[in-house]
Amino acid sequence: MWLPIRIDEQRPEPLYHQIEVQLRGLILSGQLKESTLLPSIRELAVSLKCSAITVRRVYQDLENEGLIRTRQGTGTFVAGVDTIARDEHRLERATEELERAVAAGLQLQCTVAELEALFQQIIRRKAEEGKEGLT
Amino acid sequence: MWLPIRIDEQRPEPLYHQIEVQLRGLILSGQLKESTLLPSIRELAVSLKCSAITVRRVYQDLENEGLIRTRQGTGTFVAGVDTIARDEHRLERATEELERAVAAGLQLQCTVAELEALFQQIIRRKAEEGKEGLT
DNA sequence: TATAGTGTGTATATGGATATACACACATGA
DNA sequence: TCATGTGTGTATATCCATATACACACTATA
Repeated sequence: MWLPIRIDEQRPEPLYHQIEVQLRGLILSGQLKESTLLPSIRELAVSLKCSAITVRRVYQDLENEGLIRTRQGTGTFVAGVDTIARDEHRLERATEELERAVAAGLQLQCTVAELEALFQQIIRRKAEEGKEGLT
Repeated sequence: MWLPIRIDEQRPEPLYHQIEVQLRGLILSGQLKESTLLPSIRELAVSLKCSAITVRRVYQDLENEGLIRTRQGTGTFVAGVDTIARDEHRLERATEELERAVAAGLQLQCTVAELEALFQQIIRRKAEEGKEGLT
């Protein structure tokens, strides 16, 4: 079992939080369906090059949110997700991230036109990368 | 002396880093000119509702980068900035932030169209807020 | 020109959060 | 049953943020 999660050692944001945000996204966006068996704590730890305890914390937090269900000795599974909650989460999160980026850009004295140009350039490139890089 | 810096207690990112990024931006974007006297450690700490030691760390880091110069008993001043370095920093930082946001949005299964719509909506609103809120 | 007062940056110690390694308990299947 | 894989609990090291006490530089004033 492999998950499309990337962590960035350089960022000052804690590891467990980076992983949480992305795994939560995978579940709420429907890419991980109900009852799917997630990778074991250790397996995911190796894959992400971090410790098992950090992954354990992520699973624990998401279980407290009701997003996953864990059974000792067996493994960790994706729980059912309220269908309505999905689209809300998607747009809320995306809006949050974009707002942060725009605010940072404006504070750096970028003009609206500059930001629009950068955004167009970036989204074109990312979209292309997405089509190719599904290996 | 007041600085347009905002910190978000909710974010898992360390306080000192939030402050560093924004103050570095103010200097490199030219909003704070060479030889400007920055607020004292204590004054800025009160204004940001954090401890003086945290602000001290920010000043120390930025001094190590050569962006500011500090003299005990006197205060902390903005150092000279390579004019060429300014525009590079602005665009690099803005690109970084936008890339992160777009990547997050795509991972959340947002379509390119959705992201473009969100971006337009956000930047219009922020731009309006900026015009008014210069009080 | 002394000197006391105020403002400045600096150093040390404590509490909490983060990340890790290691040893333990449970569940499944040969 | 027992071997292997799973999650779980305890102890340790490091980083983040703070409070407190200290050392230095300017300045008013006698």
